[in-house]
Amino acid sequence: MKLEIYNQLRERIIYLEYEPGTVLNEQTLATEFNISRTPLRTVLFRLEWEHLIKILPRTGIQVTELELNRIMNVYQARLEIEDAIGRMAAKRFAPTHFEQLEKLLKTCDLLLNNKNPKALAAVDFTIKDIFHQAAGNPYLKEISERLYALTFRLWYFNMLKMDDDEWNREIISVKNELIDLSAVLSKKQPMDVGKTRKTHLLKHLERIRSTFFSLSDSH
Amino acid sequence: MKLEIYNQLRERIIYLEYEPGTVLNEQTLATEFNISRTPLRTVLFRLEWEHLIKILPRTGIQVTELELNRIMNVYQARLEIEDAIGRMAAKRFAPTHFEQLEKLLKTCDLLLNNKNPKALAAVDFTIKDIFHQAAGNPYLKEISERLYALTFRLWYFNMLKMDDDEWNREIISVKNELIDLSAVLSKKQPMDVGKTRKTHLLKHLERIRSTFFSLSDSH
DNA sequence: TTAGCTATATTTGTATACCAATAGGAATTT
DNA sequence: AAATTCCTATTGGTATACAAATATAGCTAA
Repeated sequence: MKLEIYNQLRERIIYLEYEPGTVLNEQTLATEFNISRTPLRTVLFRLEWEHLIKILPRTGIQVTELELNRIMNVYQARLEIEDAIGRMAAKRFAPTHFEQLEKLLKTCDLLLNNKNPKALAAVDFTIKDIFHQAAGNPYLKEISERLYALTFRLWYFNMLKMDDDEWNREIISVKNELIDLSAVLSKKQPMDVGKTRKTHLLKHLERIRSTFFSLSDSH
Repeated sequence: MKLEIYNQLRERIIYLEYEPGTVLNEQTLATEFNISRTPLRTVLFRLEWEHLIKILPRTGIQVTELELNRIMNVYQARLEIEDAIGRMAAKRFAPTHFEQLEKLLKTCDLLLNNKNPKALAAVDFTIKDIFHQAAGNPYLKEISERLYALTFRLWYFNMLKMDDDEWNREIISVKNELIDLSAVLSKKQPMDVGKTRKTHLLKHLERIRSTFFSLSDSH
């Protein structure tokens, strides 16, 4: 039950249902979820520990702002970790994993000309899950998921703003990632798999960063 | 204040003052620290998230066991992360950092024939801190510190058991690490720095693993 | 009008009392 | 003696009441 509330709050934050910087109130949240403040607070502490919120004494619960500097640091960390996971996953990649990647390609096709950010996010989650499972290290998995949540909001924000052309290009870049990964995985060259993941993450980052700056300029 | 209690409990765990597997009691701890169970529990939850304890409903607070499988996974993750931090630190390594490494070498010399596990641990902490500071990424630092705590206990356990010869060999291996790192850092080859850290961590791991097995055999 | 101060209302932080669940032991039966 | 069942003591989980601190708004005075 407490996990349920944690997941709900986490989703609201990463899907921008709470705008970054928003200040929430403990009692209000507790009332909404029909629990008392005590168990709610343990959930809040965990979210704070994961850098998704900040508990401001005698002020409220602030949803972490989207600060580019911080997010760049997170990306830098992610580049290393996704690289490592890629290399480890390569050594243990099984036929079922390839099948799952194939399915995701088809899902992408369904999303062409059919803007649906949550669905594309789900594809991205699944890619990560496949690699986590193949890599088989629970600690790296945990780290990867935590860092992912911190960069996800910016990508999601980006997707929400995309027009149809940009959306299709985004789909295609995810498809390309899937294709490149499948190709390099079948060659059983762990280093190349890590490199490929890194390269795609960098491209991803570059797309996001450019829109962030064009956004800042318009202010 | 709450942070103080967190640090104390954390230290007791990693310095094996609580034997792995021990079951503690909330109320007892709360009484000892002169606080109520509520703030204590927030501390306990944090320790649980960091995998240092496990809260067993209706049983107690169990200090995490030293399971070799889990620790190997942590080492695997650490190898990647320390490599990355090493590469990043290499690019920003400053003269003050070199000086700090020099000082540590002298500290090591004082520890020869003078067994003091906590002092050697402090040297190791400082090495990590220097690299964290040089690398300049707070997220990787946080991750590195968390993972370190999980492997530290085994090393510390090892040190406690060492005879004088083993102790001196341990000192020398730390000294060698410092020397190798200094040498490779001055050449400004980030990849080599990462590799050196990884190599030394692997040696470290090998020393620990062999004693772990000789320990298991004797049971 | 504005700067500064004060009083109050609001918020998080903590202690306490109560609840629910179950681990473990005692008692009973086979 | 062994197995099973039932009970109780202990534990973590939750709600609530209270405390402390401060943000804020309103008032006062220059």
